[in-house]
Amino acid sequence: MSQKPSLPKGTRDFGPETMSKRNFIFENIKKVFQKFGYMPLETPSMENLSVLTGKYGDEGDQLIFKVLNSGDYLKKTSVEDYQNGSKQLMPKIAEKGLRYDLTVPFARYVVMNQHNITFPFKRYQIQPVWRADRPQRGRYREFYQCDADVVGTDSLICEAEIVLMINEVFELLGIQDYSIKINHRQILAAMAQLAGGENETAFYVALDKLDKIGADAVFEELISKGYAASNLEKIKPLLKLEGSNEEKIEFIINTLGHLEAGQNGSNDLQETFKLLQQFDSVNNHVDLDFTLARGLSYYTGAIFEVKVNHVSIGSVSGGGRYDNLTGVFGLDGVSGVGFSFGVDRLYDVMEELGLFKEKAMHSTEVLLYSFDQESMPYGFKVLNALRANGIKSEIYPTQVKLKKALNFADKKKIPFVLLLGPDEIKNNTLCVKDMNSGAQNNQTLEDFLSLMS
RNA sequence: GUGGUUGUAGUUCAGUUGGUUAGAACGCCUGAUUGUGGUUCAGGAGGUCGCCGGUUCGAAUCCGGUCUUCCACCCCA
Repeated sequence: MSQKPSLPKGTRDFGPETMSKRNFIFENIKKVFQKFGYMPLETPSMENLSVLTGKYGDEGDQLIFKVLNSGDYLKKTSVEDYQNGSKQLMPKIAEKGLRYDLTVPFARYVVMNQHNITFPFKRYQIQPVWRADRPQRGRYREFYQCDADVVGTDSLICEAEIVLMINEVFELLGIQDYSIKINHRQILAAMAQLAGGENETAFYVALDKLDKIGADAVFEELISKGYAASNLEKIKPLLKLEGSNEEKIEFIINTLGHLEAGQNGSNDLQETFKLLQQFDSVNNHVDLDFTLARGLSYYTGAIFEVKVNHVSIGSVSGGGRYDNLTGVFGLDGVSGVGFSFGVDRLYDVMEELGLFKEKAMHSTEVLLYSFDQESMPYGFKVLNALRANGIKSEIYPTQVKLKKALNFADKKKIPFVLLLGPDEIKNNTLCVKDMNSGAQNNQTLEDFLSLMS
């Protein structure tokens, strides 16, 4: 009985070609994280649901993949539980879930290891996360996040360094046209205050849609959430702000400076810009955007989002400062700031822009072919020598027609094929075929090694 | 979670108001005098038409369900 195999919705295989491109992205991100003093961390795929739930809001909780208890998972349930619906039944049949992001597991780790950690603690983490979302282009149910966070300091140097890291990663990946949108939660809070509404979250959510649905629709939504039209007029000029980052900050100070939150927010941003200047970072793609809100409710300070211009993909990176992430796990007063790259989206962006170079492929450089079984040992000797010199090489393992081996090399884009037979053994040479030009000649192993180096 | 959309050979797609044996291109395999790939030529293999059920003398085609794909909303990387 055979059946057609299939993949769960929203998951993907990554073939060799895709993987070498993905690894190119991973390696460069890792390189930059390490250069800035971040240390690697990995946490389990599964966390206890008590750790995960309540951290992402109601919507988020629903998107957590629950793991059914092992064994007889109905043992702890009763008929009443079943009749009361899934919400009541769920905690009795599942106590673990797949991780939804890397930040909450990190917070959990910090709390559990608080006595062994020296602060400020910088870690990076590159692992898959899972969301039971409905998949779309650039949205999957299993995807990787590349997080870097530093906790235990409120220094704005961290914010400035995040900008520097993003710049460096994008430089390495060859992405040139992008902008790092930056805003501050306190500025948003001051704006909400000025607009005079009760529901701050509704304010952020509506504001975040500005570039998508326009100012009028945003105001409409806010009015329906209980904001007074007359008050909204006061924040109108803030949404249409043009000019340099310095000019925008000036404007904020003038309009929101009388509010404590506005004061705090603009001070932070001003200080961050000053630091960037002191780092000699001038052309850093930073763009103040007071409409940037970001969904995650735990951000309290600066927030970032990176958008690559002129591509159809959403944001490829984002992050921000949170004052009390570990508070829910009983450790107060640990301020942190972090950000994350979305590899899957970066991949799509680079593919769309054609930024992957042939060089990124890690394929075989030399294929050895022997004309008969007796020539094989000679091939092994050559193979050893090539590998000892760090050249990626392989020998065609079975006795086939030359045609087939050349075809194989062609498909795998292997640039050189060594043809080995009685003649070559007798003269102690290699018949080297250049697959690009088709030319071939006889040379010694030493000559070939120096050609390849 | 709400609304819509898609599914036919390895891949991209045709397939008439329901009617015999479901097609094409590309790819794949074999061969064109035995140590020479990409081009050409000749031949060949490959499909329970996503899955389950219903209507019908008869279903790739119509209907229902289910899974999958993509899109919008919600939210998000």
